Amino acid sequence: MDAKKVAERQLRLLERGCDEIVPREALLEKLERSVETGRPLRVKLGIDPTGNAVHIGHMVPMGKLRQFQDLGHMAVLIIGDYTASIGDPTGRNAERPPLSLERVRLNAERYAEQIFRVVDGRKAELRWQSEWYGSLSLAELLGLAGSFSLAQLLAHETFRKRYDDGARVGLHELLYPVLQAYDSVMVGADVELGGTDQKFNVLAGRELQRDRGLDAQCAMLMPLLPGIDGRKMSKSLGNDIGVDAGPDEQFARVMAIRDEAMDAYRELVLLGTPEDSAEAASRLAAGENPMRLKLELASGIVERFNGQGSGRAARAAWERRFSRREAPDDVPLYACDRATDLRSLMRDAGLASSSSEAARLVAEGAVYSGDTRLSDPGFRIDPDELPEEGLTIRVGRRRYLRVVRG
RNA sequence: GGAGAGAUUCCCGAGUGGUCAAAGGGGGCAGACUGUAAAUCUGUUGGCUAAGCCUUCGAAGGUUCAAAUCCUUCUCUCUCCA
Repeated sequence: MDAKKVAERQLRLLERGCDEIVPREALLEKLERSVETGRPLRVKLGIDPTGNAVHIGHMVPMGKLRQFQDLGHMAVLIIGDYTASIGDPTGRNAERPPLSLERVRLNAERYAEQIFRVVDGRKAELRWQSEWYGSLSLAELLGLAGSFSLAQLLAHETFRKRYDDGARVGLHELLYPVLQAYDSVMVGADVELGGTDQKFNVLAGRELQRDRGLDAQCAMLMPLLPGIDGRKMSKSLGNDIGVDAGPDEQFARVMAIRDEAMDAYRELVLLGTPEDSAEAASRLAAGENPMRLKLELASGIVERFNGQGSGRAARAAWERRFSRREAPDDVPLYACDRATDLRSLMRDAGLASSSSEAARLVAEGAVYSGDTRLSDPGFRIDPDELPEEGLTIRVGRRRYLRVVRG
């Protein structure tokens, strides 16, 4: 079998859903060499455990990594315990508050569980930056920093813009791309995956490797997955869909994405083929309700992260809740042990962040008990007068609570 | 080290003594509409033991009947010069 042909076939699969491969030719060569020598490519992907949850946007490059693994290549996951404490400046207009290493460690454990729902743990190396940064000397750091120039770093839009706007740019932030680049040197990456916003950082790694006389890695950049509001998916924007959100919540949030984003989700999250996209397009052209397509999409996504059968159950729950507007089966219970008024109860039960907000929601007509809209925030609730089955309170479309005697 | 500018509610940003819980925009939340979404329209967006009270305009003091607004000190940021 011709190595070149095999490599080409691999590349065709791998470049699906990619925004850019820099440079594509070099990747093809690497693949070819790998086929010839039987040495798997080392495919690097860094994660900064800045929060405690991974969203499905993070999983886009993870899915790609899995494809590499399925072709026999080696996944090298870098836990960015040092870079996380800086905070990736990319796309930021302000510094991030520093994160303690301990916090990062905790986050990383949660991340790993979620990531390995997609990535094959048996063909993966999990590396911590602290392996090499924990003992990096100042002399080494200086040498490293000297590999880059200010002008080079200011070419990064995020730095330049903030600098031009007169915003503060911390010196440590300038080091972010440098550290990420050095990771590639340390793990001997052949390919680095990332979102399109990672282009600068990944290319920095390429350059540093070349500087050190190593074979330069290729960059494989994936489009950024839009969140439910159409902007880039991000936890801090609150538009994310958590891998760990639970099937019902995940389903509901996928249903909330914009119609225009469906293609991206199908291709990037479900790794759909061009045929899948064509089929969806023709169904829409035939006048089918986009909601039906979205239901299938949501079902598929839930299955991907929660296992067989979870999609159908989540769909049933969603239809009951949103199409028929019935209360879900598992309405959280709140035990009420003393007489109180509605707004305080809503706050204590977590339906509102403050009693003032609760009062506002009531005034806005968002609060129902059964089919009755509640209009008095001072409405008395006495546990002794509650019906046996409790009192069900609904706030907006989705938040339910059953108040029971407690 | 010197000179100047600045810090306002989730974000941007107006506000130079009372009419300021603070314009306007963004974002969020809610209501209507709908296909769930988008778009559009409307309302809302500090807290509380709620028609009253309390706390907020970088921090701490001060002046005043009254301070986001005036004074003092401090902290932080930016720009230019060195």
